[in-house]
Amino acid sequence: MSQNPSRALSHRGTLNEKQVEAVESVNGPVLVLAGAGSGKTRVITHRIAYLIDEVGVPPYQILAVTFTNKAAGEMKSRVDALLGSGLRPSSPLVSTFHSFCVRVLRRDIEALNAGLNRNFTIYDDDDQSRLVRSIKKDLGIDDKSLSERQVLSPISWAKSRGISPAGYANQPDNSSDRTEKIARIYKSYEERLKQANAVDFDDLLIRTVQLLRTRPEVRAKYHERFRHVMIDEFQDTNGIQYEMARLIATNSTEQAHGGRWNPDLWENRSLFVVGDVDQSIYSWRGSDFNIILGFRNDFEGTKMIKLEQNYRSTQTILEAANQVIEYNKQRLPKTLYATADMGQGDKIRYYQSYDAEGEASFVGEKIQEHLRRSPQSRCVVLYRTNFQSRLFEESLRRRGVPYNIVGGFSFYERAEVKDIISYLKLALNLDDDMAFARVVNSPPRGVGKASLEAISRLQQELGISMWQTVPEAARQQLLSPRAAKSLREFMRVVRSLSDRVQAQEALSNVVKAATLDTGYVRALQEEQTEEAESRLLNIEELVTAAVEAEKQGESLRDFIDHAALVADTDQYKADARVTLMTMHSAKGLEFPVVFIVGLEEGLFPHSRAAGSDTEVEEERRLCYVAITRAEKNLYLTHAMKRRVFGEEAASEPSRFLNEMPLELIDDLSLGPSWLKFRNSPSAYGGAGSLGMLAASDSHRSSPVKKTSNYTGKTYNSADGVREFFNKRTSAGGSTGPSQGPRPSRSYPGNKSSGRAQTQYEDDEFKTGMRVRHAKYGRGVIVQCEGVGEDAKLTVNFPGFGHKKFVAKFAALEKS
DNA sequence: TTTAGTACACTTTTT
DNA sequence: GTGTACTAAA
Repeated sequence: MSQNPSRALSHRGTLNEKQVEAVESVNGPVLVLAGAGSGKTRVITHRIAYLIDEVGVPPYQILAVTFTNKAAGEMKSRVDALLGSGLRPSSPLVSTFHSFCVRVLRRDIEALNAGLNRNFTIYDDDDQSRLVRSIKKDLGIDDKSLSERQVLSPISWAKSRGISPAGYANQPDNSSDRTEKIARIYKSYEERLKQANAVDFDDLLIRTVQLLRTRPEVRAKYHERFRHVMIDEFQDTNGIQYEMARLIATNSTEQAHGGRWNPDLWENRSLFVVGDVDQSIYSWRGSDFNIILGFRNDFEGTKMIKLEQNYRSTQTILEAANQVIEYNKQRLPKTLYATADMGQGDKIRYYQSYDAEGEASFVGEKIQEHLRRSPQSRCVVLYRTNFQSRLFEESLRRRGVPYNIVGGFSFYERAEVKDIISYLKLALNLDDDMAFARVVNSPPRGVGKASLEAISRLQQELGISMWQTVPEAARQQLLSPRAAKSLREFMRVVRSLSDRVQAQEALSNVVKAATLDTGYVRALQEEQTEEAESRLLNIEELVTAAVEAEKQGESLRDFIDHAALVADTDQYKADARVTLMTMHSAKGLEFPVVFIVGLEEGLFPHSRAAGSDTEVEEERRLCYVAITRAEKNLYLTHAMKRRVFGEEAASEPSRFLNEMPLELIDDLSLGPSWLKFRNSPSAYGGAGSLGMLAASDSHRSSPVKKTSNYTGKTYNSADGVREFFNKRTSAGGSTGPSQGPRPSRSYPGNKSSGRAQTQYEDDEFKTGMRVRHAKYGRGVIVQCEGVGEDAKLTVNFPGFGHKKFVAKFAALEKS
């Protein structure tokens, strides 16, 4: 059966004993506990190749599930590489849980009789929020303390546990007003989804499990087909995903035991799961690492294999990771062993900066250094929350270092892209209310709030979709003549799009039609602004993506599903020299040089986690994940103060820093840092975190260490420190844009500070005064703090909003 | 109805 | 600092 024995068995030469054992465990339940960097993906990909080439399993019988699209893509290409390019009758299915569900539901959802048909729309985050917003309005719930998020997360919680709206309202311990409101929104939310023939992300999983549980013939179909199910990152599985896997693998609806050991069941069949308890970082999203702990009980006869040999990192990095994770109580003991030839490696480098700008500037400089020394090395900056990315972007841009950023808003989240996609979604499913509401008036065609409210009111009465409501609203003369006319035209265009879809017209043609026939592109062209220009470019990019997808043989349906589920797949470019992303996104990746930034209490561990031990332990696991991404060099940084919501706040070093072994750390901070304090408290004069500010930073590009000048002088208040820096900057110490933290930083794009001196006149700026700015044009001073050249000015520029300046730095002209 | 301007709420982490 | 939601005027 073997098509290429020498290649198929090549893993025996390249994998270690344990890995080989895992690869060759062909049948039955298998649990692989794989530490970070222990070759987990290698094991899965080699096993797929082994099953196909050596055991003779037809590829289509193999299902490999990953947690992210990134991982799925990676695995696919690695499997392809292993299998070679020879033609095969089929390929293994490598997909995320969610896209697997879409696949199943697009085929079989109608068997559920749940009022949904296979043309269902997927509502993403944004759609969900809009829906909740609209429901709150309908129900007259005007509660500011109930944000969309605060409603959606309990709804998701309840849905995933099979709790109905009524059940949610009747929870034993909860009878508050708030719960009652959420229950009402929940109820309406579900109705509106059904009305729109739509499902949310949770539904994808829930409906699939429902289908497999209640429809034996459907279950049998998938059970027969997927004889080898593999799950990566198993520690991140939630109860529903686990049940799905169990149903497919065992064809049994019995809960606790996917099987008492039954040799017949496991003949030519396996359930192969790979995970690491220490890397469980998604419990906030319902994942439960107890599942991995309980796996052996659920599946009698489970073969368990531990991979502890790490191939990724230096001894130093592993020691740090091992020590930090030891602080967790909830875990299985496990130690990562370094590979001898990785060596001890460099020490971990630590840097304490005065503020967040200084941190970013340090990181930018070090990255530049690394790239100069070895242009091929890849660097990554890992932060806890997305909002931290901005400063690093600025710092890199200033240095002309190209970078790649993952997360934040993706291409598919841009308004214009979402608009075009909404047209397409609407063409596919005319009942998609969120798509309808989104595009009915973009470009503006005179269908405003009043018309929409009229439609919405009637819709509630009739209990049908908006699309279906419009003709009735027109009949009842609820619409202004203008709106009615516009709506007729709008519906004609959408219907013609829909016809194109029905007629199976080429994907790229339909997408082009959605940009042109709708008047969307024309409206943007007429705007003649820079912004409209960039939107047009994005739309062009979307059309290109459609052409590309068409070449791949995708249908419009595939294309749209992709947009809903794969929001950031393309964002991570494996060959990018510099990448910025959250620690969460970094799971599964590795980099020669890693910067973990913002190691501050309240930020990391995040303040929301501070209250509970389990949550702090999850943060610590996240820290462990972050550390173990590093192959050779690891940098840890934190800032003594940073702006949160525009307000400055002092911060303390993260507890995780304390948990790392001192002897592995090399302190690069200028002046007395917290680390030196930790080392020998007597060497450190200051009291409290602000006392250290003299350590400063606004670190210099020249290696001259001036810190000795400042030791012994401590600044115990933020003002004192500010004064200190102001003195220094005016003394001409400024050599770079990041020099000297300015109390009120001017806009980053402001390049005029060099000319500031000449622009500044003795006359005072005052509130209400009209000024002109090189970049923003005319504006009005709305706030004026302080006097003279140090005064902080808040200026409102029409079109740009409020900008803050320090009088002497800002090139402001009176006008 | 639209748009411009102002007030304000917001920051975990993601399919 | 930023994006969004509400409001006042065109």
